[in-house]
Amino acid sequence: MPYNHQEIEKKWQDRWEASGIFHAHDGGEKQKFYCLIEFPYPSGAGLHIGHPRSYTALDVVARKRRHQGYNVLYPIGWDAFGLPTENYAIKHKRKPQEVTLENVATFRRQLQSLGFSFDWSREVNTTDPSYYKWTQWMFLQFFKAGLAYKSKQPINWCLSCKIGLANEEVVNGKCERCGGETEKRDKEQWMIAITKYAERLLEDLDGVDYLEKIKTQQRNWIGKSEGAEIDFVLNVPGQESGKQKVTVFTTRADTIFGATFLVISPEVAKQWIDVGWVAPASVREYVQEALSRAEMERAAEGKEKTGVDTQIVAIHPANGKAIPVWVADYVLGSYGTGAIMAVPQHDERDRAFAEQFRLPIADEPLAAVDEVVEKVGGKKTVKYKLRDWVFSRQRYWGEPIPLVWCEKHQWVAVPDEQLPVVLPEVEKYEPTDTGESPLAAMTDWVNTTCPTCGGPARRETDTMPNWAGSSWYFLRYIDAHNDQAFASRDKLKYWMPVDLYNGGNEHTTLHLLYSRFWNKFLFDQGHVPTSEPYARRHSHGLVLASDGIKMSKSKGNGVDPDEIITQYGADALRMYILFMGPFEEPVPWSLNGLIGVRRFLDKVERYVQAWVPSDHDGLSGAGLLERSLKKISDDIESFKFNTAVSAFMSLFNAIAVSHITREQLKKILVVLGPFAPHLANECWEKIGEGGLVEEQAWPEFDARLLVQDEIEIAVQVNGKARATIQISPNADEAAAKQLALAQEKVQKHLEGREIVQIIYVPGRILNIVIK
RNA sequence: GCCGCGGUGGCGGAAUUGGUAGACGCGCAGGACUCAAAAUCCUGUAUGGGCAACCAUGUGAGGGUUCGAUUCCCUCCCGCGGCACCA
Repeated sequence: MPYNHQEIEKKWQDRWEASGIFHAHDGGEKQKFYCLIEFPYPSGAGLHIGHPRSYTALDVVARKRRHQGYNVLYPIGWDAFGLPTENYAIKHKRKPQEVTLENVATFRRQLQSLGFSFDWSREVNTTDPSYYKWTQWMFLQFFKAGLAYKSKQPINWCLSCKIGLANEEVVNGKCERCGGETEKRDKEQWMIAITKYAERLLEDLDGVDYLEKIKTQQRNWIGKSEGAEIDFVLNVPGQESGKQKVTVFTTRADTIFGATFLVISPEVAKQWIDVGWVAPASVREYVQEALSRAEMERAAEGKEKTGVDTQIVAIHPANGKAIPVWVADYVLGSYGTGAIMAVPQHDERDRAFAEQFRLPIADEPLAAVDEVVEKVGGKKTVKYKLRDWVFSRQRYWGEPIPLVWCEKHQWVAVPDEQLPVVLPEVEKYEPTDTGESPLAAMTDWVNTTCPTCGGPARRETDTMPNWAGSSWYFLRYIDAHNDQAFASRDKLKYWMPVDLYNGGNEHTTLHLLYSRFWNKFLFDQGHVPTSEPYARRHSHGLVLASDGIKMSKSKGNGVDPDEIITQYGADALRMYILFMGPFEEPVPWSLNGLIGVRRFLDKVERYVQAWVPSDHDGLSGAGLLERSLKKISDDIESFKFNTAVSAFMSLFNAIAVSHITREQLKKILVVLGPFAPHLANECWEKIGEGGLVEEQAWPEFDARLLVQDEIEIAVQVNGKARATIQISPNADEAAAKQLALAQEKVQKHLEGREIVQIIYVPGRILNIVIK
């Protein structure tokens, strides 16, 4: 008979809640352990089957740490601002606030049904005014420090969402959210100067324990290049010669003798035209056309190069030759100086361009970088690919940006005591084609007075991106109900940094980078105690549909967690999702696999039901149980949850026919606790033990039992396994050799041959080399 | 194109510093129990040959190092993720 999971899971969840055992304490004798999962976006679709993968894994770690005597903080909350909720609200003519509360209630119920050991008393919600008050306050710190600035510049505009997107939110020229077309538009946007932190975001990666691939991806994204800026004097037709110059950026100053022409970006050409350059009509046309299209679009049109001769001539600073200056859109306005020296001999792109427009290609005697830079009066410099963060959205469901525009004083911060600037309820949530947020229509709200002079002023109507609230939520968990500060200094000092953070790979260059930056800024301002927020970062792979492709609503290949939990139980889901494959890899869902794990749990339950206390260890191999539990314990540390589960299965296969003592069974149940906490407690109670499994100490493993006095090693003849021998791992070669040569199977292969050599690795192998 | 990761039975996947390849689970086959089915239990299950003992082959392909290679090196093929005209 399968055990009644519905009954026992509810029972233990109620007991845990009543006991308050998962509440973290802000201080005390115990060592702290802050364990964090990326808080979910409470979508209307309910929990995705992939969520439990991350949450279960860290739940296992959190529970183990409690057993080990740590004061564990494992919190949960809701990243609830964002487009899907807003779109849903628009479609169903409902308030996003209400929809959010409903979705949160569903998520909360679902997460609780999985038995996670979250500290629910610290639950946060980014859309709660008491939360976003501090998001706004932090934005103002950026503003006051000069790191938040408004800038009119081409932004990525999604035609369907009617919203400006950050570069990170545009994938292959399409909107990351809806897949719709994007175009470039000039829009006044709030920007945050993350590029000022580029170097530190890069350098400090050396001091944190992240999976190497995460570090690599962040390094590539930041994209540091060391090079030099070199000036070229220009002769512009119709202007006094030698008056103008252009600065190019190059990482290969050593190739300067191969530079046969210069190329400027359309953006730079536009600036020159704006300050009075009378450019040929062909140039004007080209520039106008190029700038009307997004950079993405320009790049997407393939490697076919386009460009126009500007008729300007530059003087090569090293050899004095006159070389032409072209404008071409393969040079980016947003990187370096927007101008390059073209070295076709060396650079593939320059070569393609030179060949297409029949520009000269010169051999290049290479010179030392330092000499060149000095000789031509250049300047060594460093450039990054990282761009500043586009921080405003023209949508309703986000944190209002707490600034006011006054004609006299320009942008003025809303005073702290007036925070939060509460998101007003509006008639219509629909975004507008004018590019303004729906808040702009709320004239009563928009029109206000200037905090500085009391004169008439207007509120900023853009809202923040949903990366804002998630950039600091780990700080709020530390002191979730504080209304004097986002968190108290003492508590921050106690809990930070986060000891272990797990999340999705898709956030590596978004949330993970933003929140590192945000924390560093707060650190510089003296508000948080550590420069890096996360000491250790892991990531999990996707749970794919059973056909190996991504689960999606449109394909209808998803799995409903509620259904699985109702039918097979939370413990089965928890343990299966850990067992299904390596934690970091994407793995297809398999219902049969889950059923197999459930079978195992039933076996455990039956074993405990039938268990009769034994005063001796009846296991065939001494120390088998200790070694299994030690392996599981170690596997948790290295995130090898799949082999930890298989070790449980092997262990039960071994003890099924044996007697074990009460102490042994208790150890098993404690180690099982983090994986299948409901069943472990039920069994604990069944064998007459009091209290909760969670209150027990993690077992100590007897070092003597971990070492086997006799093991099986293979005997090879010429590298092929022919037999095995039972021998002490410390046995000397003579003993091993004697045993091996006595083996009939070995003798058979040695017959008539000469032994040339014997390789013996104690505890591993004995190889007889013959000829 | 560049960066990163990977390729192992019918399937998901195991395999210490190079040391018996295929743990564990799924699936499948046979058997027990049952009037029967489900559930459960037992046995088998890389491939080829053999009743079997056993023999040979085998971790994407080819080469190399080594007593010994899934593991290390070289060349190549394929898949996944990221970046993508970043000078």
